[in-house]
Amino acid sequence: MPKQKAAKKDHYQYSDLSSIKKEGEEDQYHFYGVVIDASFPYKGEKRYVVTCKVADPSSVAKGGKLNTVNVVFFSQNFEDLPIIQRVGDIVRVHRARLQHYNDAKQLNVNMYYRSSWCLFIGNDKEAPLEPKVENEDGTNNYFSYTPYNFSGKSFTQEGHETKILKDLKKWSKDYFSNNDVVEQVKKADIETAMKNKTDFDLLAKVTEISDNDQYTNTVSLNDSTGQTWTGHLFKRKFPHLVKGDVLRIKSVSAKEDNSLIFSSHSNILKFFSFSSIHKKLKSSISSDTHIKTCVTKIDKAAHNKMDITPLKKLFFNPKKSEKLFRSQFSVLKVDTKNLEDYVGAFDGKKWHSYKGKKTPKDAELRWNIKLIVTDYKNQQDDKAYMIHLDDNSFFKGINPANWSNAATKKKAEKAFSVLTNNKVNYVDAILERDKKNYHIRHTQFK
DNA sequence: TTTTGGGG
Repeated sequence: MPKQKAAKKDHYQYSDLSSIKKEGEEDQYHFYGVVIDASFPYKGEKRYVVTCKVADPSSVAKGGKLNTVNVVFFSQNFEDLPIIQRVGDIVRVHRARLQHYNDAKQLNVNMYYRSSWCLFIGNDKEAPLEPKVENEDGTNNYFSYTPYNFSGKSFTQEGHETKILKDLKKWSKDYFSNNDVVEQVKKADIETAMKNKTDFDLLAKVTEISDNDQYTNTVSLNDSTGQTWTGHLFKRKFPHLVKGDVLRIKSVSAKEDNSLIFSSHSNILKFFSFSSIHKKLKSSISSDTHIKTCVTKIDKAAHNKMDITPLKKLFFNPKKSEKLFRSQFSVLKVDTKNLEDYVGAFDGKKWHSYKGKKTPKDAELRWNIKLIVTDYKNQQDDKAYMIHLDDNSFFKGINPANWSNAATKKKAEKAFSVLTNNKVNYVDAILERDKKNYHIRHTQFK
């Protein structure tokens, strides 16, 4: 049990968010707010930072719109910052200072000075996500008025705060039931962000979670714009995800194959079940799994037991003692535009372009393809790499020797459209190193 | 004990 000291010296007057106006050295504010949004604690150049948005009944504008207030926590340690992973939880702050940033009201909470925070659950019927305090005796409603997390070793609480919490929860339950609160995500915004390689947000449903190892798992998601995504996550950073959950994913980027890249500030937030946004996402987003399909098969059982090497390692720091490696990647495209050029004539030493008829004697018609790929197993790596495909046994039933045959080309066209459908499919392959190049070997397209 | 970073 944490020590609950009776506040002797200080008496805290909590301000309505809209009443906080005076910006000055000696002005400090205490407030309660309902969390609308939050980043994960991340490291800046000098400080650890959490940014979040809060609201209270005074934040509701005349038309019903919510004027949220930005709260920024600064500290010297990661541990002093709140981990907030649910929209609707309640935060209490002591000794914040007001500062405007880009015309927006911002309350700064300096943990290395004298500020402090407490987190309360926003709904008495739903358990806290990561309580710092255990409800040891299992008392009903233990966390109704007791913070589930707080900065420092103890927290202070006065009698009148029970009413503040009760009123705030009543208001937020009503407001969240009737308003989406969280902004809709536009497909065009995602597209722009992906093009510019900047961050975007998602509203999504978890369709699949699979374990990778002790520390990570892979989630498959369907989002509110009809797209599907995959993400490799640290279990310790996001311990609460369950198949079927609906979520706000704050500030991620993505590769062309719709695999998400999480930064240190990226966060995943849940909603309370009473909120309208929760109900809408639950019913409107499909629960069908679109986990990526592996479109290849490794020929030999022994190769199937090989570890999967990140492409980055192959291209920048390969094990010189090895010739064969195993990697998993999505094919972004084929380097050559025309299907005509997919086959070349190889005379044992060099390639000749295949013109349909005139090929050198003794030359063999072979795939001569460069695949542009991105790592699937290691999604943090957003680089594109080139992998050679020149093994005629890769596509069963499509023989480049019959390249003049229209039916063969038709088959090839179909196979390549599956191979390059990178949002849905990936490749698991054995790669052979030849100097700085890698060639697919001992692998078959299914 | 402070001016950090803030959609990072």
